[in-house]
Amino acid sequence: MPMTLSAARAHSQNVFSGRHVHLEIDDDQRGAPSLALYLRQLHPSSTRQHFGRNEVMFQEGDRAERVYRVISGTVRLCRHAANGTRHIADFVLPGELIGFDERTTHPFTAEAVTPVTLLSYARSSFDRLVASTPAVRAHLVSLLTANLRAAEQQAFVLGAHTAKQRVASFLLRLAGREDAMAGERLDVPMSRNDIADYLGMTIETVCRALAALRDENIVTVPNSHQFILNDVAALRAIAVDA
Amino acid sequence: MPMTLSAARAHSQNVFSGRHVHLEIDDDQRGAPSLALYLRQLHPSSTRQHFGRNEVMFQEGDRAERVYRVISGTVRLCRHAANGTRHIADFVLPGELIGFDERTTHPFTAEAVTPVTLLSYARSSFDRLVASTPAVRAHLVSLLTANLRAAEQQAFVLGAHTAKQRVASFLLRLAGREDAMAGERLDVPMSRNDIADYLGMTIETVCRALAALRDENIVTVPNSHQFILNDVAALRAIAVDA
DNA sequence: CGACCCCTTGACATGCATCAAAGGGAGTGG
DNA sequence: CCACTCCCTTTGATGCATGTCAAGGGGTCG
Repeated sequence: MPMTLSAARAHSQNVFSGRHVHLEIDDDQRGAPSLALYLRQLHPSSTRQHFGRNEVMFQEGDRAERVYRVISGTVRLCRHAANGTRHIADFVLPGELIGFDERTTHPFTAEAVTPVTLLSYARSSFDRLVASTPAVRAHLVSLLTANLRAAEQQAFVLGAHTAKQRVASFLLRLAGREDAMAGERLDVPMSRNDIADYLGMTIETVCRALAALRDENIVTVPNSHQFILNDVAALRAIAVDA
Repeated sequence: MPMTLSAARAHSQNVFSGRHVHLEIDDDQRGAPSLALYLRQLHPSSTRQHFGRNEVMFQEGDRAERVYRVISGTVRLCRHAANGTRHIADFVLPGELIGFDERTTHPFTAEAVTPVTLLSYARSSFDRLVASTPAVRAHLVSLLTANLRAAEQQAFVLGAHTAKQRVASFLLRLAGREDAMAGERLDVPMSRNDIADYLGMTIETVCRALAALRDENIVTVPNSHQFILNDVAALRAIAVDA
């Protein structure tokens, strides 16, 4: 999938021309490659939105009236506990959908990690497309299953792994989702704070775990938002099977 | 749903006559109440199995060739990490399905927490039923969504909560799934070890958290497998919003 | 009655959180 | 072009929640 790869790379380097919109056609990383084609049918009634860094797209509990597709940038889905702590359930990368499952209210708040461009569709027209197109239904079930697997995996990592293992898992997962190869620069758009809240630890512990990996030459950190994975095998060994 | 309640109670008291099979018709706690009715169509080709305590029903990685329905008893779905630690992803209670999602291999090992009776259907006939019945599809999507929500919730609990909070969440969830009321005896079929592996902590920490709740008169522990929730509000306050 | 298993409690150890302070890097104004 | 400031990251010092190790208790089954 060379096209997908180049799409990921374009994102890595923050090169977003007006033309990159076309990437959405085939860069869906979780489902089969043609879901985006069906979504194009909704294009006439879709809305394009931009959000600046840390801007809130919708809040936990809001009615889920639209389905969103991330065109560029990174989104975080998070919940805020009563004691003020924040938990990040997932990051959403370009090409992925938000709010496509059948919940009437959003279970998470969605915020822009980086500047974000979204395409959104009214729930009603989206549902009509789903009802009329078996292939779309199949895609959505696949997506739902993939999300379930990811959530189960995340629970596993949070429940049974140490700080270093969690960070290793996180890097491997991010590399997988961005189609980044070993030795390449891996884009890490989220802050240390975001990573900490995603992995259930503190900023400081994230830093220390990264420092440990760096000192072992497993990763190189040219700057705080780009990593190079020198030894993926070692990362996998640390992450065990996550 | 008094019938469902009595089903739960029958389970609580380990009273399983041959007749309780009829309960499966309406006690599905996660989907709409009529999914079991459709499954009855598969009854002729279904298989009934019994498993003793701690017996393995299938292993992580096995091909998913059958769909299971728990008739009685409690099942645990778990993974074993390379370092020997065990993580329990979920417990499956009577009336619930296992292996209905579209994965070719089982992501978890399934073991009997208590003596278990299962009904199972060949994947092929199950898929045929799904393909031919839109209502079943809708039910399964609901189940999938509910499972996703549960997994997200579990990740939240594991990532952002203390030992006491996790135990409180666990008790509330169990009470909710068994339709147990405050003041009633809540059946806790799983061992402290199971609870620990489900909540990402050790047996001892589970015991201490329970002891703390007991000392505050929030729960009473008549015996190690039955609890009485004296103060559900206090439990909720401890669990925050889990 | 004894043996086994699980649960419970205590004493100690440790990984991670917390508190504190010192480095960068990017944008801004001089 | 440099200096300033702000924010994020990194590292160090200390404390606490939970893990680990150990011993005793209670129920169940043979």
